Amino acid sequence: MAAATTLRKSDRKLQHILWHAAEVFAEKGFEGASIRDISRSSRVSLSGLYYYFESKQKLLYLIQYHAFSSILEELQSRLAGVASPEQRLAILIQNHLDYFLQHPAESKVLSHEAEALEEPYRREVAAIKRRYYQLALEIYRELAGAGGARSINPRIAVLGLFGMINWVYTWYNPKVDPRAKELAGTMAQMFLNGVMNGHSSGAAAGTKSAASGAGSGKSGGSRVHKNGGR
Amino acid sequence: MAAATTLRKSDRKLQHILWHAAEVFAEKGFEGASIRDISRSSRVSLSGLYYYFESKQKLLYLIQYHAFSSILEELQSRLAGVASPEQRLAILIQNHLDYFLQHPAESKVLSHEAEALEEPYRREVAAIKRRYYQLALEIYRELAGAGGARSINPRIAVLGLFGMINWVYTWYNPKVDPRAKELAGTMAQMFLNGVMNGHSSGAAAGTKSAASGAGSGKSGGSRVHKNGGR
DNA sequence: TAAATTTTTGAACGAACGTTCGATTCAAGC
DNA sequence: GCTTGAATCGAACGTTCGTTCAAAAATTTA
Repeated sequence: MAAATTLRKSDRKLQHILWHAAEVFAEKGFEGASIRDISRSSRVSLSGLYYYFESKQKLLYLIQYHAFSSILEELQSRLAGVASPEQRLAILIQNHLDYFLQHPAESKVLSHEAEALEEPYRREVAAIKRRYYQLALEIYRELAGAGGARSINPRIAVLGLFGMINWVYTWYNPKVDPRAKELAGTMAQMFLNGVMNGHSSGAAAGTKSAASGAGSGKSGGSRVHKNGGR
Repeated sequence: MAAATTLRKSDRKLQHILWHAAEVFAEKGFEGASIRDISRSSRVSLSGLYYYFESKQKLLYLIQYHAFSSILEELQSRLAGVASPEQRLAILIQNHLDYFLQHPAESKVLSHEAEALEEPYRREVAAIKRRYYQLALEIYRELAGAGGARSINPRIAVLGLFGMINWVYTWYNPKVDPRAKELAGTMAQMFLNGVMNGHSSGAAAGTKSAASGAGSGKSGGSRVHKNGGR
């Protein structure tokens, strides 16, 4: 618990910048936010920022890539050993919403600024997104194959589910809305009942709560671009 | 059919500009799009545009207001005379998706640029949005009261439904995805079955297709700001 | 302490932004 | 043909944008 968790000082500062940048992008939108806004928010001088990333686009990429990787990584860890398709889908929903409510700014940047990312970076994030979508589709097909779901277009079912989840950032209000666990339970119930022939409706609400934290155990990784090189 | 449909030449040109502006905003985002982009796309000179609207914000407002009014107006017309909550909800979904797939640019601007609108205009659009939400909530409560829905938080049910629908603009591909009618049928089926105790599952898929066009019969309305206002 | 390396900065670059304005063209009414 | 108002435009305004760079400060290595 000592060697793997070491972060260089510059790595920690990059994280610091990424966090503030996500907040600013979430509040003003990627195009509406200026590097000067991020400089003000993070208390790093304007030119100083460019020591840690090479362009505004790369900054957006780093935020999106990190967020998506965290979600997918944590999901795969939570899915390990669970066989029931109902439970696997419930876990996917729970995991997604856990991250969204724990990292609202990063999540909003992920959902709302997907098109703002330009081409060398865009395909990289799109690739992770595709893996995530394929995983969901797989689970849905197990669900449909095993229990026998209603004759619903799987693509629409899965993308409808993602819509339900991803839209949360536009309306979620911690003062009136339930915590992640209950919210995920409700959505899982809605989706599973909506999509399946009614026979086992108990699996949706109660998820065995496998590792509620969404911490990422990545080591190394972020590197200063000046000398890190291609 | 003659007097009410007359549009002044300047009104038609404003519509022309609004259409191109919606296309540009949809493609590049509100902040990412420049007035010069709209000038290029609409073939109206840069300064010429300001004869028809007074600011970029007002332009965004006009697009959003017009789109939302069309949806709500058409919905109320389609709902007239329909009593069954299931059918009313199916009509809402159908109507929303009809508009979204027939006016993709305006829809995207409506869904994606809600936060880009600033304060005098923002509350006006928010007011229509609230009416729309309340109408959906009303229908949902009729549904829950009458047939007896599962114990699902109504707010989350309705906002989840809106998420499913509003997210469509991020993935819809006319080459592989079904037309509005079938898409709406699938989503209505998912939502109704997901939310209700399974007893009448027939009402979801088949909507009686009441007036498929989403044309607005508004007259007058848009006015050149130079001499029209206070 | 001196040299080498990493980190931070102020000042500036050209480009693009939203908006304005005076002047010009156009279309009716007399 | 002249007048009047609506419609259109080129050129420019002041600001802000993302990014760069040489130099200074801070830190590490020898």
